[in-house]
Amino acid sequence: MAVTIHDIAKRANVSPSTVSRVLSNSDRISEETKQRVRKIMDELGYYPHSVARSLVNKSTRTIGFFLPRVVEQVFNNPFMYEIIRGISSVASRNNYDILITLGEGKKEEETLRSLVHGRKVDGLMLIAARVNDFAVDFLKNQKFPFVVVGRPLHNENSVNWVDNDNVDAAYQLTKHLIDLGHRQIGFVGGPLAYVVTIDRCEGYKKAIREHGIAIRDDYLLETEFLEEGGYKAVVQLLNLKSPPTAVVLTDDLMAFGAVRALKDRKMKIPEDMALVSFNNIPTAQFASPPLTSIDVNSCELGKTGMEILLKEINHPAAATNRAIIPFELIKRRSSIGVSK
Amino acid sequence: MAVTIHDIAKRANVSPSTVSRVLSNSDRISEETKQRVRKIMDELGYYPHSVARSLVNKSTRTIGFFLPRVVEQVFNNPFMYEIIRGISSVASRNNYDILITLGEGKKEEETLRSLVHGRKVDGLMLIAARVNDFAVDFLKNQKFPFVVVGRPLHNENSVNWVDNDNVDAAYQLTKHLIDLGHRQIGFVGGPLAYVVTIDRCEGYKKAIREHGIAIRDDYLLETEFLEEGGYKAVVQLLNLKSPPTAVVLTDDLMAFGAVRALKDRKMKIPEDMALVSFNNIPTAQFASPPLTSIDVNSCELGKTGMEILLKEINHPAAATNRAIIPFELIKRRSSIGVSK
DNA sequence: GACAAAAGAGCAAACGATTGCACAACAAGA
DNA sequence: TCTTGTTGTGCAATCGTTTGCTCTTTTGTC
Repeated sequence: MAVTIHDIAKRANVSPSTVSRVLSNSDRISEETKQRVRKIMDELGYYPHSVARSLVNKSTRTIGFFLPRVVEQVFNNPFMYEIIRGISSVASRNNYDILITLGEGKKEEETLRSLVHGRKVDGLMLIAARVNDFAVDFLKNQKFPFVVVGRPLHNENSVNWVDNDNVDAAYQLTKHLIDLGHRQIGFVGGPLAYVVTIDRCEGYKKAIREHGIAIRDDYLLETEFLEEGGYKAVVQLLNLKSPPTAVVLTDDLMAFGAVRALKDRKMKIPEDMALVSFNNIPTAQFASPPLTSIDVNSCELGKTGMEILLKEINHPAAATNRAIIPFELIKRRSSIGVSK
Repeated sequence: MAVTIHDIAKRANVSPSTVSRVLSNSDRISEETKQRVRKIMDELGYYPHSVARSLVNKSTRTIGFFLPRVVEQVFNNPFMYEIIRGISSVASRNNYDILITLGEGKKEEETLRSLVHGRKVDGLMLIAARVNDFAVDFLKNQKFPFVVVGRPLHNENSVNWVDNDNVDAAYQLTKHLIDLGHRQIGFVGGPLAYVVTIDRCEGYKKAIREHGIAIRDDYLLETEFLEEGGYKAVVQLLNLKSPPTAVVLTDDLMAFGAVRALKDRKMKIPEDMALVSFNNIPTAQFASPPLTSIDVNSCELGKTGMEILLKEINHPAAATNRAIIPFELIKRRSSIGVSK
């Protein structure tokens, strides 16, 4: 049996309340008593029981990281892990723990309910906004503190969120291709159910339009955030009468698939087709050719998201927060070729 | 204020104890009462307060995933994330949550203490055994339920663990190279502080010896589990008077570095140097050339580890458990060339 | 019709902390 | 000597459940 505040109290000939006050370093306790009590705590190896503490404080000092199954299937690992790292560093600095919930099995609603009503966490972090996002609506309704990593489509002003400027990122990426002389540029996006796909498509179109190029529907493809998705999409593009000379893909894993599709046909990158993509996963630079990619700064997304969430938890009165994390366009050989 | 068991009791004209027993579906409550109480629960949107529950049950239904900073720096993301997924699926199936602690900042001991003595988790999962592993010793001492993903060097029989047979895996990988005709084979391992490095080196040596080849110390390198580490190691090997014709690397990321080093010198893989490695991360198959790698089945490592841990938590009396997860040698072009 | 057994429900004490309020001891001012 | 104020500590309620035990009511048996 672990040692409790009562054991300490008995040994020190004080009441439990005094021990508790020593713990919180209350100035109503004399220095002398504090010393004595602390010494006994050390001797007995006392450590406060966090559950008991949570019960009375109504705070678990834990935040939840929620990733519904549908979302998890769609976003690739390295990206996710980086976000977790970012969250973790801020959480740890503020003495919060992280409860991870990858939505295996059970329904999204049931899982959310157990987290929110079961009071296991003080706040929740959502990954990736969907067009009609149940989790966002639910949490907003419950007035439970949360933050979204991604721009919520319908609640942009009433929900805390952090994201890149995906429209601009896609714009820059596309413009990069245009600047290189490309006029026939394809766009291969992830599922349209995700706001991020919509935003990036938007940016792509903007760049195309601004440079007086016509938007071709057969150049716009929707697929999975997976290698296979990129492969299939590029095959489809290559089968067109006049295939694009460059393609914007919304994830590096998709770009890997694109590379494979082109290599299978003995086509050269970027000579026969230039490729640019998003996320700059660790292996993007080691691909052959190395991939031009947007570094979304996922670690920073996690960090900032966590900071916003903590602010929300500790000052619920304050206004809604949001943040835009700068991205970086990393130019590599998949678009600019060996000339570097 | 959330609705409690008392609110339900009052509305249903029963005592809180009855409500609690309805919750646990006790057979001491009549079917009629159960119906009535359940209906009211629904109406009021009652959900049990998990903290209060934990306090009396002395169980949080949460397991901790502990990754000290030193370990985290050493193992690469995709691998880690897969393990988490494995854990998560088993945890969720058994109604457990996962508390992640990436050892940012604070000292390892302090973090462990707060987890163990603060009773935030019912059990702990450790990633990667080190040669002198503080966490293992500490938890063993505290008699706290835990499992290690990796083989503990000194406590193989008194600690729960799950791992691949890394000796055999390295043996097979090396033998694969020998079978292809290589006689000069290098070994580039991660830090020797990790048991996994030691085991893999062991397997490598065994294969070399068994085939009557002499072990050359200048072919044995220790480096980081990083791309850069692989790069430097291969450069060092190439500078030898008679460089190896094939290299075993203990991680795919290192192999990516090796590939880059060889390409920088316009050398061909596998003709000038064959490469094989470990972990089969998602992008290994898309490298150029695709990497021959040992698939360690990280998801299964996590799953089995979690199962062992749950067994330990629920039947502490039972014997120490361990499990060996089968690996798979995935042969790709980095060793066998285009002939396939 | 009496009595034992079974069934259904409630009381109250945990679990391990925190905290508002009361109280004792002592010093100082009137 | 009697207030009044200060300082240090303790009492007891509280957080929301669970559960051993007790008590009442009903049912069944002879």
